Amino acid sequence: MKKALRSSPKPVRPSALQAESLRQTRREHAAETAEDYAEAIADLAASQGEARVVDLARRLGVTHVTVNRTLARLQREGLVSVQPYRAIFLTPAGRKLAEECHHRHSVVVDFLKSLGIPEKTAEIDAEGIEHHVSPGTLAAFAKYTNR
Amino acid sequence: MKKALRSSPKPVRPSALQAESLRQTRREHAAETAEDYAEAIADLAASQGEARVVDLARRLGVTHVTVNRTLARLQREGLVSVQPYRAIFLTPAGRKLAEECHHRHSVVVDFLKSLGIPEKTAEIDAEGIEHHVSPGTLAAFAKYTNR
DNA sequence: TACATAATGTAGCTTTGGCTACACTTTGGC
DNA sequence: GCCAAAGTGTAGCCAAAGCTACATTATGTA
Ligand SMILES: [Mn+2]
Ligand SMILES: [Mn+2]
Ligand SMILES: [Mn+2]
Ligand SMILES: [Mn+2]
Repeated sequence: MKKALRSSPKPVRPSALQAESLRQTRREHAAETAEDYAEAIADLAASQGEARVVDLARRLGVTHVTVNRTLARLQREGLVSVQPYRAIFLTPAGRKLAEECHHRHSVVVDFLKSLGIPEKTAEIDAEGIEHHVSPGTLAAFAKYTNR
Repeated sequence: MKKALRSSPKPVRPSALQAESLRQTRREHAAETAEDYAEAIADLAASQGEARVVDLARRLGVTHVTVNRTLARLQREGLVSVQPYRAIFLTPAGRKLAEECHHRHSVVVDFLKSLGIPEKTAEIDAEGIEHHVSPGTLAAFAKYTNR
């Protein structure tokens, strides 16, 4: 029913490509929490010796309740191992994820700084951008930084 | 209680900055749906003459049910005006948002392409990155593209 | 004009990830 | 060794965004 009212000039972007791009973005968002948690846990383990719920909450800018529920999910997914009133540990899979994320984070931050963006802004923007950078784009960023 | 087990060498990143960066990222995610919808509605209005629920669903890669519920929220927030079985219209605020988003999207895509990233990858990555680019970073992207 | 079908709307479910309020456990300092 | 305070856990609330299944409305065509 209802055909195009006028001769649809230029489909600004093909619907199928945009739909696929948005689906990809949503997949990235679903993985994002796990990535930030893994990175934060590894960071804390390195700098404090261990990661506690309260440290994570401070680091991630959420309450300890949110941290607890998210850790339960990450344990279900095999990324962390938690026991009541104990420090939080990454599984091998969690450690691998943390390393990849830390690397990606560094590449993005360094790239933004090499464009002349101030450190603090680079840190803030990178925290969001890092999850949406495909391998090819990451490589292009790294190449530009070390040009 | 529990003090640092060892002499906490280097806090890889200050907790306060990371927490603030993550809060900013979450704020951006909360605004993201509105931005993509506004842009898609404006696009459809321009290319088809009007935006219908079914077109949006195809464009956004979700079911028409999701589109309906999201439109109800966007109407609550004063960005769109919807009436049962009618085309969807942007309010002045919605049009303004759509223009800004369309501009940001173009700048990010052009920037990625100017780094040598293939068009399709640029489109996919931009769909996520665009929501995490601060004004300063956007300006740096634009400047690099037209260097 | 009738009506099959496309479009639209709604009910009700799920997961994620925020929160407050309150309860329980650990632990450092006295 | 006690015990207050810090840390941790849990119950239960909320909103966003996804879905399926089904009901209702509009409309192009026969
Ligand atoms: Mn991040
Ligand atoms: Mn990060
Ligand atoms: Mn987008
Ligand atoms: Mn994002």
